[in-house]
Amino acid sequence: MPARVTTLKELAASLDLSITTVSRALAGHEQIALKTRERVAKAARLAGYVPNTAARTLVSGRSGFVGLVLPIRGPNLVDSFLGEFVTGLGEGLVSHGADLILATAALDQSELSVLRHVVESGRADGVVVTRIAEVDARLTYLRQRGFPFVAHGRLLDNGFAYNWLDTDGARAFGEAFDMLYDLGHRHFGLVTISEPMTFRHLRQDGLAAAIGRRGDPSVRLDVVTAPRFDRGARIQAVNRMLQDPDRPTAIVALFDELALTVMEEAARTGLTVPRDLSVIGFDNIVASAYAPPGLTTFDASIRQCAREIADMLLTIITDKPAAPLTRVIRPTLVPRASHGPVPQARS
Amino acid sequence: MPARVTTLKELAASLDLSITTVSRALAGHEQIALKTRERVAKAARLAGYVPNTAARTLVSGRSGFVGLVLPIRGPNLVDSFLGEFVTGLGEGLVSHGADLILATAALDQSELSVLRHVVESGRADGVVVTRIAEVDARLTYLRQRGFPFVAHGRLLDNGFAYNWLDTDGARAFGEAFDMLYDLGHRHFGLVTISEPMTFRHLRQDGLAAAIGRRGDPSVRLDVVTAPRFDRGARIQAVNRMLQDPDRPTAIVALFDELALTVMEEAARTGLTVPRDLSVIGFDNIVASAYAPPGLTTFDASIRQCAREIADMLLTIITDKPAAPLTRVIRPTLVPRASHGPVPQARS
DNA sequence: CACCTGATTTAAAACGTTTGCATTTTTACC
DNA sequence: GGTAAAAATGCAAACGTTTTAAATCAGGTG
Repeated sequence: MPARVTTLKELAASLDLSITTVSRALAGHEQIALKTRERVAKAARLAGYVPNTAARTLVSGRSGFVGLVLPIRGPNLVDSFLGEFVTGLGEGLVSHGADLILATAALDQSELSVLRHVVESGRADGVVVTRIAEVDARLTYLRQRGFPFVAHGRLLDNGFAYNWLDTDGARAFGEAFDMLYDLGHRHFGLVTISEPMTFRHLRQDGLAAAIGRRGDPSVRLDVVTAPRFDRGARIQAVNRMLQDPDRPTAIVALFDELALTVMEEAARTGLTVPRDLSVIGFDNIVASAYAPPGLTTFDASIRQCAREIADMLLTIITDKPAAPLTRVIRPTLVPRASHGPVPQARS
Repeated sequence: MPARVTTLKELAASLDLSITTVSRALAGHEQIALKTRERVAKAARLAGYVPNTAARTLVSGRSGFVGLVLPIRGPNLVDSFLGEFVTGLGEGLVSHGADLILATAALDQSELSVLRHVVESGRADGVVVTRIAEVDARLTYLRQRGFPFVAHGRLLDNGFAYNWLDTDGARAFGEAFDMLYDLGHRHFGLVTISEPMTFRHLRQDGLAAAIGRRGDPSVRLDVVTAPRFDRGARIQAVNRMLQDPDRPTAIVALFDELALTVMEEAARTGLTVPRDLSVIGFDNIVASAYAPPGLTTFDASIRQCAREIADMLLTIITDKPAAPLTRVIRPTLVPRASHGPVPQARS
């Protein structure tokens, strides 16, 4: 077992062929005699030859890597989708022989600066950008740079053409409303966030559109807002809604973490879900299955999204399609036990 | 804004200096005049110069990457620690200016073959290997290859010197026993797995050692085993233990997933935790906080472990210490509501 | 037997850095 | 003003590939 890495030069020498021929033989070029190709392939296998990535990248301009920037948000805050997302990306990439680079943005670094570094150092052939904000400097940079990328999520500005994949939150929230309406609910609550993320609009608009479609003037919607990562403020906001004597009978939360807070606070203040209150979330995080009585939610299929994003990105890198690629994933309802018929009139 | 990447040659030309000087100036060599260094630094900043990774790697032999192999285990199975682990690694690496490469092993690929590819293509300066089995071909390969690595977990064979970091499962299981013993429990159950992972021995041995230390012959321990990823078999094994009329009053599970199954099955069969049965897990996965009544467990501090692993690995890469680095992390008890005093004699 | 054609193979340049060694420039001293 | 030493800069090779353009070879033809 050689402790050294076999190089093309050594392999060529051992075969009494030129580097050129060996390189071409391994690449499977037709112009190299078939028996030479076979001879080279066998020798390469025996020697355990693996081409040097740096050298290959340098000359070909292709690294075979796709980049993802991982922001560190705080000492105890881990992106709850990261595992699934990364797994999906890996899955999508491996079938094309590509690998993932995870570049970390420390607390004091902007995600954009790390992204620039990844792009400009030539480490990656394309990048994936997640959690798109309403206006997002990363996309502006990538587009003007002409660098291949796929966004997971959308901008607010539709005039800006780019490649994206997104879950159809609008549709899901519409479905949630319809389901709850059919269960007799008329007074709805929406718990949302204050950060300028596009998905909050899409989902809220989806809810509003569904309400509009019913044309029932008795339907009411209360909205309460909290900062995304501030647990204290979130609890406070939720309680503002729950403590109201005229509180909604059904609460839709922008995503599961918020819905779980609603359920916890409801339990803490003596409300029984779903008897007194229906709650619906979005994302289907693992905890949602365990939190009593089991949160009804929509599965965002993060892993599948990531897999498709990887496919899209590799298509963009190799085929350079003229028109941007876009794709909408339909979330599926995961009915559990946190929703039910509207409670009868309260005393 | 240039769509092209600035190269050292261009930068040198614009400064009317040689490539050599510019390279050295940016590297901060003392031999370059201070004012030249400053002039170059400024121009580089202005031009947005970022050195090409491939070229640098090729000549220096250092890629600035650390590798991790991500195995795809199944369409719906995601490594529950992946997010935390990767975040910790990123955190540890970023402070040294290194980045992470995630190489995916498809279902039909061995993790070892992917690992070899990463190592031999020169993509990484070192690798992290997780979930060490009792006997692990990956470590054998890496050692004979002389490639820098840190293992998260241990081998059964202690004669084999290598760099590792592990959580002190033995200690935690000892603590769990002591706590339960002091609550009056004398009949214990251990739910463990059949896969040849070293940690199952360490934890079980820790439990046995604590039992031995008490020297109380009335203490009994039942052990039940299930395959790790087979949910059906797991449920069956747990029920074998729970249905026994002479069942344990306290069950310790090798890790949280198993403990959650115990709690679910207990609830399903009419047992109330912790009144009728105490349950303790290990890992502190997110769901453990939500699963009623709240699982008492040990926090394995995956993120912190990963951060330290990154530090260890970078130390190994740069300093090449003669003796292997090893580190034991002490897990901390997370007391929740799934443990309590031994139930009074049953009818 | 010289020549042409098509099939194989090869030499050499290029990718963008780092670095050993040589060269040029500056400084200090007489 | 000349010289030696010190300081600063530059030349060129090297890293391991891919690729362009050219060279060689074998086989058939006239």
